[in-house]
Amino acid sequence: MPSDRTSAGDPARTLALLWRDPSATPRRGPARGLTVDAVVDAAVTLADREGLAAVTMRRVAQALEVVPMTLYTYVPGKAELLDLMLDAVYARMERAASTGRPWRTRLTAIAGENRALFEIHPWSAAVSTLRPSLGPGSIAKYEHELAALDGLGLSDVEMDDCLTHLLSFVQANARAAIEASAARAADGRTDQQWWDQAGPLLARVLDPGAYPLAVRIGSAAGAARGSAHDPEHAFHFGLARVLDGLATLIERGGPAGAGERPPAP
Amino acid sequence: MPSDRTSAGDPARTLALLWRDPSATPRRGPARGLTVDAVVDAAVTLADREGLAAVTMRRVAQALEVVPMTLYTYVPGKAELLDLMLDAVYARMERAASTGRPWRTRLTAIAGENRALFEIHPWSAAVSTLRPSLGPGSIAKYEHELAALDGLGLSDVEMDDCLTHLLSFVQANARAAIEASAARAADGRTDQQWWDQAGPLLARVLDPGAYPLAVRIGSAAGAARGSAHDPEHAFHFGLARVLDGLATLIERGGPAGAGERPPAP
DNA sequence: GAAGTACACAGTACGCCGTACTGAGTAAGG
DNA sequence: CCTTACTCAGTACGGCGTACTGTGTACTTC
Repeated sequence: MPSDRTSAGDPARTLALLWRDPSATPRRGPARGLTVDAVVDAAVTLADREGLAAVTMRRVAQALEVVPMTLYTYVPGKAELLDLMLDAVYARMERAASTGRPWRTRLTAIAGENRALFEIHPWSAAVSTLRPSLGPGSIAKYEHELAALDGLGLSDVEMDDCLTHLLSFVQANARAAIEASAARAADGRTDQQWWDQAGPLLARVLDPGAYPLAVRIGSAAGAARGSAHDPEHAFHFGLARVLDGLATLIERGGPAGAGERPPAP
Repeated sequence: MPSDRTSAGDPARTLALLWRDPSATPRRGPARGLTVDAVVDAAVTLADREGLAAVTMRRVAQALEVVPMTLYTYVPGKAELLDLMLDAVYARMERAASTGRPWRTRLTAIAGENRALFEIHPWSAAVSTLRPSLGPGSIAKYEHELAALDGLGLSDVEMDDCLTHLLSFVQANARAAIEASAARAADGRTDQQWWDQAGPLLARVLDPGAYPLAVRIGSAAGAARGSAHDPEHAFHFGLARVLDGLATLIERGGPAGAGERPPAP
């Protein structure tokens, strides 16, 4: 089984774990040496420090000074552990109230909060959530983020669409940023060094007449940013485009600023 | 080392491989039983049929009726093999000429071509490209896609920004679609069955008063699509938003349709 | 043509992974 | 008190990428 997927097993067991259902903890036998939270915290700390690849059952167990198989009495498997890790960091996200401010400001804040999540916990952008985890953290996050889209005259389904679109952009951007910095870390080379090495080789093999746009735009973009991809710039550029794109939906049927109404009570 | 990363080693060797530099193939010793293309094709076929996780050096070797270590005389390692796989499918993408048509039509075509790529080769959306691969396939792809953005009055850097934004959206959407269908395949349950099982459990643990928006919007969105996430709908919704977002850049300083000029000679 | 060398390919081995299974000891329920 | 349910340790299995070793082949050079 690969290592970075969530939600493999029994939904009932997973939900009970996510919500820390006390009726799901055993009533007999020897006292437990750990808690689910301790396991999750250890895994999160490990992932923060050494990346998702370092989160193996063996390493988490080692951090807790316990034998690997012991973890399986707290958590059904690694997929569920990842579910719990995600929900834990969702729960701890900062959620600034932004009621009363313009919708662009509100959505910019949501984007920023999610971007901050991926900066603090880069691994969380890489986890693939097969089914939504539906833990207390993700529900609270969803509620908070929907509030930023409330009262804009959108239908229920459109609110979900817009939020999905915005978050999907932020996650894609974060993934690109993480991959770029992982590349820098993997080999010692900086982007500059890498290009200095690859550039001349590429020039020898690539016919500039055959790919005029690629050569011109590629080198212009590379020169403007000192590297092949600048996630910081891509974020601000992309967020502006996303908000403009949502604007045509939100401000339809009226001049800029229309459609804004007080949120439902 | 994890399994789904590209570009680990020497850029010179990788570039020579990508461009099939004949001076890089050995001149002495016994005749080679395989070719780089044969190895790459076997890997792509395997990935298409059984997913990226099935692409192991052992499985690829098995498909070629060869011992695993033999592959290492064709390819420095698995990361480079993934680079070659990506470039190969890029090279084979359909590239419909769309000069002369409106920019929205052109960009919709680009999005569609990339979406088709991810449908035919779902694994290609999951590969994380640490550095751009710069093979003949990806350069040709880049050139073709830039052509769709040429003549719109964008600066060189803006052309790259817009393309990155568009492709990033398509890839994010494809990843979501693939994850959703992987979830369906992983356990036998359909989305409906999963919700039938998880829904009541969630209702028991979740206070609807505490999360009014989440409950209302979540169930509205779920009901509208018969599942938690409908990638088909998200694609059309998202693409419309992306194009609207790019429009404010492309059509700035004039009415709709302005900014369009014939491409540079 | 002989010698030397560069190479292809097979095989074995190492250190990782997730986790199934076994067995010993412990604390609560009846 | 005894039975039962549990925790935790240990071992083991089948997978992974790939380093290393050995054998035989075909080209290059003399």
